[in-house]
Amino acid sequence: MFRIFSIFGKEFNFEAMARTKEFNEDQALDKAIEIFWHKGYNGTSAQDLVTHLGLSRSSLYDTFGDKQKLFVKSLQRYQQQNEESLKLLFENAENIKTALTEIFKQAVVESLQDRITKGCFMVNSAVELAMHDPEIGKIVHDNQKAVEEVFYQAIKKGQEYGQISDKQEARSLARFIFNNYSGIRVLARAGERDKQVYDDILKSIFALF
Amino acid sequence: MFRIFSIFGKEFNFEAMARTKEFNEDQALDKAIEIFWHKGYNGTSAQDLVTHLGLSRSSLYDTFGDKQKLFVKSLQRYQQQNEESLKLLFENAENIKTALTEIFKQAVVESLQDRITKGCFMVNSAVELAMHDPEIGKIVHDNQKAVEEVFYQAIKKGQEYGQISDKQEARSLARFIFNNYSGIRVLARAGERDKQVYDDILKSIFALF
DNA sequence: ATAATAACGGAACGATCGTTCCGTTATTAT
DNA sequence: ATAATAACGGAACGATCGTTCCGTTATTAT
Repeated sequence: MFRIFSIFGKEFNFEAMARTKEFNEDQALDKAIEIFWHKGYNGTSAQDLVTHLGLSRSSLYDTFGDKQKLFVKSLQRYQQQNEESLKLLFENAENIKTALTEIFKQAVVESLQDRITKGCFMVNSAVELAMHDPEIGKIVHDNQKAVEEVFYQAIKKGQEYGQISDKQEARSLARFIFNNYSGIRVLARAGERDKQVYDDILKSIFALF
Repeated sequence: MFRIFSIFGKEFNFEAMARTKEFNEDQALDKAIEIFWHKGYNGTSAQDLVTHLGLSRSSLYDTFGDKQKLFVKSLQRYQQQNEESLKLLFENAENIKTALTEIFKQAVVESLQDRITKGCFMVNSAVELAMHDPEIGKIVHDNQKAVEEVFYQAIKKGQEYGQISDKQEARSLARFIFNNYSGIRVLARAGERDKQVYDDILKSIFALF
């Protein structure tokens, strides 16, 4: 980007500008999330990425390094977006128990309407890659801890406000909620389209609160 | 296999035998289950199969057709074995609630001791392939219904015997149990090794019974 | 011993994989 | 207008993929 010429003791700070990128990196990442989410890491080819992101192979590799690095960036972006929206949801909620049920109802709606059932990108990646790629394993594990913590703080607050029964420990409930959320995403990914199945699960979960 | 010669009106029924297989087909399938379970479908190469099953490429293709057919056979075998052992467990159980907790405790033990965390072959396949391969999608869905039914019958029996609270519908509880079982298998696949996490989940689940 | 043939070992196939390379294009400070 | 250079398009790379092919081997009824 910069070149410094030193001639006769005088320095010339010369900067040359080059062609600008014709695409937005974050938009490209969002498209990468879409296709990795749908097809998985091993199921997505370099050609799939070129076609779906709409950039050339060279631009793709110049910008993101390689397929694995692009995947990692995509998963990290997905993680941040999800954690953020989860936090926001609880922050703006008047009633924690209602907020919790809303999260699950929303997951059910998504599971039923998804034409191409994608489930959850994080769950899919955990199953496919967590144990084979340490870097992704760490993202998955960190996400688990982070989401558990969001649930935990919310539930603890709910118990203090008397919105959630305190017969169960908040930590235990948070982990339980996380577990059922994973389960539902697997069910969706497996193609379950019977609303009654999801509703039955939700009924049992919230009998505990 | 058979050739019938008809010479001068007289029939000769000639049968020739050939070399016998040097491997047991079911044992080969068990090895295929192992490697597909560990690495997934797309993560397992033909070379992996040749190496791990210990047969030549030609024997592999002569016997099982192709990679997809071998995978389907492996998954079906796994399904049958699991459904069978689940049924047996409930049949021999004196107390249904105890049997249910045993199933989960066993899953936790497996999750913690697995050196190479494999999770559940059915859950892994559901996430990786159910929506991309209709044949596998059907196996996954049929398994879900079958296992749910085993849980349902067991829980109903448990409620009749007064071993399980009947505040919750048996159908609802069966689906709930299935969901948590999936969730725990994902957690294991994600590499969770903290026993407390699993125990917290189990504690919440069985607070409902 | 012979004939028939499936099982076997392993080389070879075309297709596709992820990645690199290279000539061209677009951009901007000079 | 020129110089510098990153972005671009797309051909090309070696490696690996799943699968097929073929000559050899082992088996058994005859």
